[in-house]
Amino acid sequence: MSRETERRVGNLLSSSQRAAPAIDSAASGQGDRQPSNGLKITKPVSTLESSSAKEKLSIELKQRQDKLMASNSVKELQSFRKKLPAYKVKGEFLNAVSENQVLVISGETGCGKTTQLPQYILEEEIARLCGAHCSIICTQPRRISAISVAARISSERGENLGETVGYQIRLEAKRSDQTRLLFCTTGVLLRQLVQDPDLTGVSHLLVDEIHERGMNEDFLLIILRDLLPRRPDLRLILMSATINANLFSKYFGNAQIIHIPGLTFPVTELFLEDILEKSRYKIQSEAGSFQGNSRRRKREQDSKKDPLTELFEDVDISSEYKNYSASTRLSLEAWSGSLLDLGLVEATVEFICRHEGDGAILVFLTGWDEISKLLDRIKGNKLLGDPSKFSVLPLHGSMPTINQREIFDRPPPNKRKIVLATNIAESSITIDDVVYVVDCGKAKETSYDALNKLACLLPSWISKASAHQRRGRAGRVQPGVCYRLYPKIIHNAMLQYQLPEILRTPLQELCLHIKSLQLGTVGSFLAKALQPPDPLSVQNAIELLKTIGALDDNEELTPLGRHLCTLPLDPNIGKMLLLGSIFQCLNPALTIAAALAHRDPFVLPIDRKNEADAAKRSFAGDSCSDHIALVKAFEGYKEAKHNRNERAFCWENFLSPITLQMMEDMREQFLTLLADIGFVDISRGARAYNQYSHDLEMVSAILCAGLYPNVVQCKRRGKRTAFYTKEVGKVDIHPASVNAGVHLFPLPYMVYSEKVKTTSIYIRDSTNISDYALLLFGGSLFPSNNGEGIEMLGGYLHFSASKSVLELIKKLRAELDKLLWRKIEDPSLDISMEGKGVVSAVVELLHSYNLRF
DNA sequence: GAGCACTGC
Repeated sequence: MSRETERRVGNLLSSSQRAAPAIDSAASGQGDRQPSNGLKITKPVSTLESSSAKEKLSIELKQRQDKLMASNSVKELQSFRKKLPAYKVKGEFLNAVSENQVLVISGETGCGKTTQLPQYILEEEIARLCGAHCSIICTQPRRISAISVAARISSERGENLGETVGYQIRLEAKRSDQTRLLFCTTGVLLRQLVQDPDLTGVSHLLVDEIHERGMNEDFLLIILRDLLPRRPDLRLILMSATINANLFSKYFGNAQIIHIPGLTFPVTELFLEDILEKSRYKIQSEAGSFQGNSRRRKREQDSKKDPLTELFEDVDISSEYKNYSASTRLSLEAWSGSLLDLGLVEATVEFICRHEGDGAILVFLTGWDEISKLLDRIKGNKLLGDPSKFSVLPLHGSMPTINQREIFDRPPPNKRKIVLATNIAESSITIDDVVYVVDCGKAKETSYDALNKLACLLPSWISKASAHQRRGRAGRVQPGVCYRLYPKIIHNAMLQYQLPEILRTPLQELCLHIKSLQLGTVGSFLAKALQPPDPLSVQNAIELLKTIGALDDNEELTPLGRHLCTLPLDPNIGKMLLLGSIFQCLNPALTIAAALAHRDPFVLPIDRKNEADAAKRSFAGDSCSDHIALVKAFEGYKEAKHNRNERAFCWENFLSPITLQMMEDMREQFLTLLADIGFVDISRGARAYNQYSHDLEMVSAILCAGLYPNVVQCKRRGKRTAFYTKEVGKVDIHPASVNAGVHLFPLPYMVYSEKVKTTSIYIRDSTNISDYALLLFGGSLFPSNNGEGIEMLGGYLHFSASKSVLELIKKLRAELDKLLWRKIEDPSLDISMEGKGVVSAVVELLHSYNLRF
């Protein structure tokens, strides 16, 4: 820091001390406020609605239902509905609902449990003149299913969507006062529980797809089990695939189970050994890895193999497969459980095309790389490479093809559709005309390493439940065939179910949610889960919440923590957003929050990835920041939209218009929520909160404030830079980051939003920041042991400077913390007046970086 | 030098 900067910062700081009055903690009270806007799912029992008015409404509902049922179009659909397996249990089901508080339904895809059961309850309630009193909610894990099921039921009833049957998902609802059956995502219901912990007025709650064991669903089940005694009139119906219905029944005190058989076509199953026998494909061993019968030796070379692969390597091929040909046995000897043989996938697809009947082929692969490589192989294949006969389509969450109609459309006659997909096609996307499934048996799966506080994304064997689901994708329109590219022995040894999400993810957001619902201590609450998470994961989450100031030492919510509860965001990102609104960087903070919470708007086309890379880098300019690239891309999109050419803009810049639209809506939601908790006064207009929105140093500082303790040190190693974190040591910049391949950085630190272990430990998106940003907006400062500097992050980061500079920084930091604390306790505080000196001093210091210490 | 999938008043 130059003398001049030191003097100016010092002056600004002392002027602020004069302006700032002493802290008055009694001025608060804001922290207890609950947000008030938004649609309510549950209706408080209104004292105004007289019972006679309700009776009248019930009669009206019945008359209307009777009339609809009599119409021809509905009658036609009725006969279809009666063919569904669910119809056979209708009486038993309704009876069980009236006699039990909790009921578990197990049923296979196609049995009609999702579309019929909620509808039976609705019809029954209306028919017995209880229509006005009933409020049925059915949760779905995915937005798309909430919409499509609600639409399906409305049409079966001959009504418009949003009348008696509606849906509500984040940022989108179709419902009315008449709505008696509402489909919503599990997340929407969880948010609703914050305001209405007893689900007042809800008569029936159906929770669908609980076998998927998503975090939201597992969380909801704990809450519901505690709620049932308080709401003896509430009926709870849990819907699951057949596979583990017993588990849920047990969790709810041996609740009654009703099973519904499925209605899909039979799917023949072939395993690797059968496929090798039929196709005559020869698996080559990995080059030079072993000779003769030394599979064990191969195993010793690689100790990191998974247990299933090891299990197969212990099998004596010659005796186990004595009825198979010698060629098949040799191939099985050479087969590797850890590497996918793309030649085998190609040969299998070719075999189907040569020998099987018509119908689309769906290939399940693990990721982008495999899809891309297989696509290349197929294009080069003599038979399959003919585009007049085969239409080969990649399907991946971040590929632009995701929205193409071609995926769903039936191809013209004499043309076969081949879809190369990740497990997005397992439940999110349904392609009806699939007759053949090729299953590689693996999927990328997140896991959480609590010891190293590290999220991982690694390919692993799928569960039997997933394998079953994949197979089912072949039987939607006619009998199908499932080609499993792994031995039956492996299939038999697969886990029954995938590990529940609650055991595979960091828990900070969940912990915050538990606190906001006042469910007691996090540890004791989570101990009640179907499968409680590792206490170390819980401890990590709580420690993080303490580090960022959301929880105090007693594990109670701080004022900051209470604000963060109202934002549907990861706590770090929520903090970044709050600080952005305080420090006049509202627009970039909103954009970054939306992108990080939803998904990256940059798409990754299979054939133009270098151009896509360049487009992203040009948005970043020389900011050394992926977050700035997001902000600039969004600004460009908004401008293009203003000029009505956003589609072209998105296409040229490799952006997803759907993601950007979603981000736009989410920004609006965040803005409303910020207004609700008093951080933004919408009547003052956007300009009042964006003074520093184009100030790179300020935006970086806000990112630092939010993302801390996600910090890496940039250390010069010759001509390159290496990156180090406190927990895991050396990390790499993710190759998709604008900071990848940059050898030297102007500033000494990076903050990042996500660190994930895949082929290496990568920080996915990063922003280069100065030590001033870190000193002012990072963690608490402590004097060094030797008394000559400042430390942060438990001594991992060390700063040294002249005594006067250190004193000045400490003083400025103390003032800044005081100001922030007051603002967070009382969001109505006008920081532009009260904190003028401190803020100016902060700005001055952040801008002085090029003058160096 | 690499990008499973979801979700939120």
